[in-house]
Amino acid sequence: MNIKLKNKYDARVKIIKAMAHSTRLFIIDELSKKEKCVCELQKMIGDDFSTVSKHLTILKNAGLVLSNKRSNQVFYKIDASCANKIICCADNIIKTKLKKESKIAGMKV
Amino acid sequence: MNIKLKNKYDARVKIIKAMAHSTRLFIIDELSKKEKCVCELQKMIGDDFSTVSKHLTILKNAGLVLSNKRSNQVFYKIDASCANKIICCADNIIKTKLKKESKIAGMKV
DNA sequence: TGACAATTTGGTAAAATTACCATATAATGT
DNA sequence: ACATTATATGGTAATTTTACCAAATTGTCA
Repeated sequence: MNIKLKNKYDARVKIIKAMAHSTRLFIIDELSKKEKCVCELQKMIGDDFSTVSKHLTILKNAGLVLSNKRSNQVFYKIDASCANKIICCADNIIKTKLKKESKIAGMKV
Repeated sequence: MNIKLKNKYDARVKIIKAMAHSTRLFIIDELSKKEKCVCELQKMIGDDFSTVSKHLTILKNAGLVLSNKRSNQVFYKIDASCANKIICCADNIIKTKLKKESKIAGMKV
């Protein structure tokens, strides 16, 4: 594979990897509803503060969220509405697969 | 987080993780163009046969591709057109990020 | 049947990811 | 200046992912 093509895939992988964790998908869902500070997210998630902070850094580096410091709190919000489309696509794939599996289960063998 | 919600995120993560590898994104691109057998993909990718086969298994388990054995070859094709939409969304995020970065770079500091 | 080609599976070492703890940094109030 | 609150960063052990090799499986053909 040539370098240019490799770079294209690496850039895509970076975005997709940033979403490949249940906590980060949860954060995306929550921030899609409304901007939130780290402490709010931490309370909802229950993980260590540092863990939540690191997840947010990964999302930010991928260009999926934006941060905004106000007073001594950092507020995060969704930067890419496309993130929701990705989740929606994933849900469609899940639905399709379930439908297919239930069809097989319901069939007379 | 309650169990039902956790399951929803795990299902999404499974799909997204399946796409979170440059080789697998390459495979999705190639199979989107045209059905291919493992040996064709292996030639293009250059990795060990077993490695390519395992990537294909991951994509198949996620419901992203379908396999079809004909004679002694196994042909794979795209099962979820949605996979391409996910890639397209990732590309949009990349584009947006590049635009933003070039704007910053072009600015007088 | 036996040899060969295509693919999958099992084992394993190396690399990447994750979650916690401890510590550092930044902003606020006293 | 000092204590407090909110967040980020560094270190590290546990887990997961990856890529190769070797071996097993499946189908074809002589």
